[in-house]
Amino acid sequence: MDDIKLHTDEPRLAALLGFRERVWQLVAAIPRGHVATYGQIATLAGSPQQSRLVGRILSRLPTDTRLPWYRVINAHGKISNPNPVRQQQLLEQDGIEVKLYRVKLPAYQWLP
DNA sequence: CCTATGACCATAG
DNA sequence: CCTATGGCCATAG
Repeated sequence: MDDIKLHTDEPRLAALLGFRERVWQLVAAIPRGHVATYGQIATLAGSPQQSRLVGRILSRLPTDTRLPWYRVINAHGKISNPNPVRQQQLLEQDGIEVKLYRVKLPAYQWLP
């Protein structure tokens, strides 16, 4: 359901897809070993004020999604997920250092 | 169509 | 470090 399908070139795609689909696309593009913030994804998706919606969209992903949703954290570098233990484990599997549910953003933030 | 909801964010205290 | 507040607006129902 959250699989990304590119049928056309980028600009056209952005115009056709809704915000939610662009969020999926962007999250899928976060490289292993890096993180992005909700606000960053919202900005890249074209709506800088929609950080809240990014969290809401991620919260609705199916449990078996292959999207690396766990690479998205808040602007303070902290995990916002109500179940932070799993997210921390997944980040650590990526080789990211997490202390008390916090990540050093300057070291790990994705810069597209 | 109308409304409530948010895994946010910046700011203020 | 913490809590409180207002803004934001696509999405879900």
